[in-house]
Amino acid sequence: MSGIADVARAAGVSKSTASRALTGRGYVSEHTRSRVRDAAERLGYVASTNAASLVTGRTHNIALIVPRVNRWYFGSVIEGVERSLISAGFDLTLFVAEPDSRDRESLYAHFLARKRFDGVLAVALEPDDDDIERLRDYGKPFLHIGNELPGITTLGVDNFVIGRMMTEHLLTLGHTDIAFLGRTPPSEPSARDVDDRSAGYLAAMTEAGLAGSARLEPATLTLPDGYAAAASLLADRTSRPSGIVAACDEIGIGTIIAARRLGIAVPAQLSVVAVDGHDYADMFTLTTIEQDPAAQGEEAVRLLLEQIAGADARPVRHSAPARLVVRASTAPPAHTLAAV
Amino acid sequence: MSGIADVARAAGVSKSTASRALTGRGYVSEHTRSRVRDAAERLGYVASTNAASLVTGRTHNIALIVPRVNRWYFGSVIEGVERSLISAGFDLTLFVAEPDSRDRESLYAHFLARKRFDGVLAVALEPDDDDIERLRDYGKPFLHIGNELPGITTLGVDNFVIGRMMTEHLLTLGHTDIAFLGRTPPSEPSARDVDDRSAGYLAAMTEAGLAGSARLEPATLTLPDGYAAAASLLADRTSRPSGIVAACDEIGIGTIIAARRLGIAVPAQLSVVAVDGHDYADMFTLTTIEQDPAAQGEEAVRLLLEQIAGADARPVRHSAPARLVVRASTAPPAHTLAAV
DNA sequence: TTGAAAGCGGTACCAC
DNA sequence: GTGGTACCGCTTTCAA
Repeated sequence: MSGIADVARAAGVSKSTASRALTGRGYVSEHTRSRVRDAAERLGYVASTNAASLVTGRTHNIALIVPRVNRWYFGSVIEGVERSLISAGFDLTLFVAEPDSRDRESLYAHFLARKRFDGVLAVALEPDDDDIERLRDYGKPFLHIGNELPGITTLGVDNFVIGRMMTEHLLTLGHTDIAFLGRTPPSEPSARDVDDRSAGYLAAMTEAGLAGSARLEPATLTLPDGYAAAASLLADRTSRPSGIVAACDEIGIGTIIAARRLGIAVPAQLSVVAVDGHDYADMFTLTTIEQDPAAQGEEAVRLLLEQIAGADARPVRHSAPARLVVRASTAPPAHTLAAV
Repeated sequence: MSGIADVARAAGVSKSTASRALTGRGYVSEHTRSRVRDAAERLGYVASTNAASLVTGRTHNIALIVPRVNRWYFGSVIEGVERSLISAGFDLTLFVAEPDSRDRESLYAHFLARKRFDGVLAVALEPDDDDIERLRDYGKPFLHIGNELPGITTLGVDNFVIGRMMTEHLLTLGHTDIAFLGRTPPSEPSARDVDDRSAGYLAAMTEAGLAGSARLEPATLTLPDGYAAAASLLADRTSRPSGIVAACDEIGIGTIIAARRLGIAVPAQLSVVAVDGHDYADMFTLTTIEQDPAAQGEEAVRLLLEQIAGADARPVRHSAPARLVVRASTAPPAHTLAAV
């Protein structure tokens, strides 16, 4: 394990010259530079980031805070972030902690306080999250992937618009009895993204003069729970809606599976629209509003690195794209067809 | 941002005494210790890990290398690792790189070479992976989560035994026409764990005198691909097996879905057994060999931290538990029932 | 264009 | 039990 002193000696120059040659900061003659480079190569020299950080204050390391790993959305974001970080020469330190959990507390008290990173990326923060202020006050570049948050730079899809788009898709097809499936159950911490989606749904229903028949059914954002919730919602054929707006693809897929098991034909007797663009959506021919969380992760890294490099750091909202992909889980309602 | 010098001054002691009081190494009177602690608290002092690492050589950071994030098994491992790391006061640096990928190369050349960690955890390495030697030669504690590998400490389930258990479960129920679904397709890099599972299947079939009817059908380890492969395998009712051993739960679930769509009753007309203990297994009433990747991650951290603390580092194989959970996707084959 | 020397923020040795 | 001081490995003035 050779240090820069060894490299300098091997190249016949001083430590300072070696440092300049290797980092590219400061004047070094072309000839010297290449000699130093060769020596470094030969010795297998790799700079100690620790030592460098100690003096420069830069760590080439980003902290990423996610509530969970094992969920499609978060996993995709992590992959996107990691990918662009590594190609930028940065390390990724991962923290997993649900908002308001005990882990969260120690995270802020001990880990982030060490400031062993140049910037922070957080995913799916809630507006009332105490941590937001703390993160902002660390004074390091900080960016949120998820909904808009006051005072900080954020990146994400517009969930209100998405809720509305999903609903309007069904309305346009002629549905009038449309339920929203995936409202956060009372037992769970509230989630802003879901709330915004359901708000979009309600707005669209209201505009269509259907406020009276709007209903928000609870379910957590998982396939099994979506399945269970759909199964109980669809069990009673008299109250069954003709269209379901699902809070995410996992719920949408759970709904499709539940419908099949109950002998309800999709889309003939039931239309299902969801949002995400999950890997499984195509297999279940799910009509969905696709977003690209990996791309959001990459874009977030780009923006964060810009800030680290000194770009303007005023809080901005960056809107991530989302587009409707129509598959075979949505169609006009049965009575419409009958009328034709 | 106060340093230890500020703390020392505030407590009226020297830097060395402050350091001893705070780190707990060396003698300090109780009285002094508490005064220093108070001062540190008051000033919001947090030690710079960088500076400490520079002199101690310890970073309190672990590198975790996974091929993917967004798959149930890997995601669960990551969560387990993160959880126990954080409670041990360690940071997690995450690297995502498929074996033999280009990312992999830069990972070793640039990132791991910086040695900014006290140990390395790698998941799902292949035996012919060039990186294994490199990792071992870094001289840092190194542990593999996955199959056994020569010369290094590993932790994981015994996939051969699992393949055999799955098959024997079906054999015991009376099945004789059993296919293995999930052999690695030729287009994919070979995967040792899958190979071991299929080898266990073949061994069990051979022992039962059924080597002639054994077959290995290709599929990647994803639900959509398991679905597609099962759909084509099951389409021809004349050649359809009565039992399927799936290489993982995703494939098993895909198979169940395919069977339902083809109108094949599970388990009456088709038994499906798989392995993993995926979150969705229960919902699909899938009989499976459960393993606990999060627990494996936690255990791996425990072992690694022991090594870092100086424990014996001779390579050992740690076997992770796996147990058969019988649900409603397996039953005696139809002809058996008919005979009763 | 290059080199000497001062420190970044701690820890650890040694003498007191 | 405590303080002085060298030093971890690098970057960065400043002078030559």
